[in-house]
Amino acid sequence: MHEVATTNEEDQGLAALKFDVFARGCPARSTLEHVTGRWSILVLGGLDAGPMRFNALLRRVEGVSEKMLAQALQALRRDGFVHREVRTAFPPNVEYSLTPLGRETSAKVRGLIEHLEAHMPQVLAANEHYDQEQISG
Amino acid sequence: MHEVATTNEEDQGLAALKFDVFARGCPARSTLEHVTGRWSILVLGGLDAGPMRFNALLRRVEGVSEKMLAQALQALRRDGFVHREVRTAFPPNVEYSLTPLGRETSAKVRGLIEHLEAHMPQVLAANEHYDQEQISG
DNA sequence: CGGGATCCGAGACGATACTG
DNA sequence: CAGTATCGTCTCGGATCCCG
Repeated sequence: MHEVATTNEEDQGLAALKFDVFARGCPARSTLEHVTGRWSILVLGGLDAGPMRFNALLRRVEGVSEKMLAQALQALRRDGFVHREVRTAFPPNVEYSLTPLGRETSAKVRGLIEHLEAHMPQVLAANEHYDQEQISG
Repeated sequence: MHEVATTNEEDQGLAALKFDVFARGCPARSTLEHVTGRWSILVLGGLDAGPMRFNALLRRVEGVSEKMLAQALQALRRDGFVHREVRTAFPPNVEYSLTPLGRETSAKVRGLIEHLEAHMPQVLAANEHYDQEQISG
């Protein structure tokens, strides 16, 4: 089974070798899917701007439904990337923020997002080139 | 050199502002989905090790079906991340490799994957903590 | 070996309605 | 405001067969 109760750095290093996303049942694969899911990745990227409330996120991630946002937030929370803070008041006030691990992860995600955004002209050009080839070929 | 219409930094800045994954119909969003898709991200990470043939990839990305691998490769190829080279011989020999853009992108993806693999103990601990809270709460 | 075509079930997803 | 519950749609994805 998974022996992952580690406190010192040596054990951390050895434990890391046990996780391989390319392997069939590896838990790292599902975690990767939680992070890179259609909406999760945008939630993670969105929270990178700072703590946000539910409806603020709903507006920031255009097109997401309440159901999908709630679902994505739950998965990210379960994996320890997102923190949920409830302030009992009226009207109810719930704030979502990144945990330290969430911030590290979000930084990588944002790096990927910004890299893609910056190279979109190149991607769109590749699209057209590919489509032209399909017609002639 | 395959430059994409931009020589000065002003155009770069303006072009970059045009693509926002958080916006509804932005093409960058679908590109992001192609890259971070369930199998695509593993294909991209797998090809990072070097050029590979179809069945080699099929074995490396454990659990992927022929259909899904072919589909992921097509999308990555259309977006200009992956190059396909056919050698007419018998038996047929087809090799897949990363384009320059693909290598840059794969590096980011790989960084994310390795970061997650390294922190899996922390994630699994968060899972257990979360599940315990659900029972008591 | 490297795929394409087809069928089909499971789950993702969106819209709506309802609750604390 | 911050969700949960329910339902219908529709895409994803696996299994299988087939072809160059």
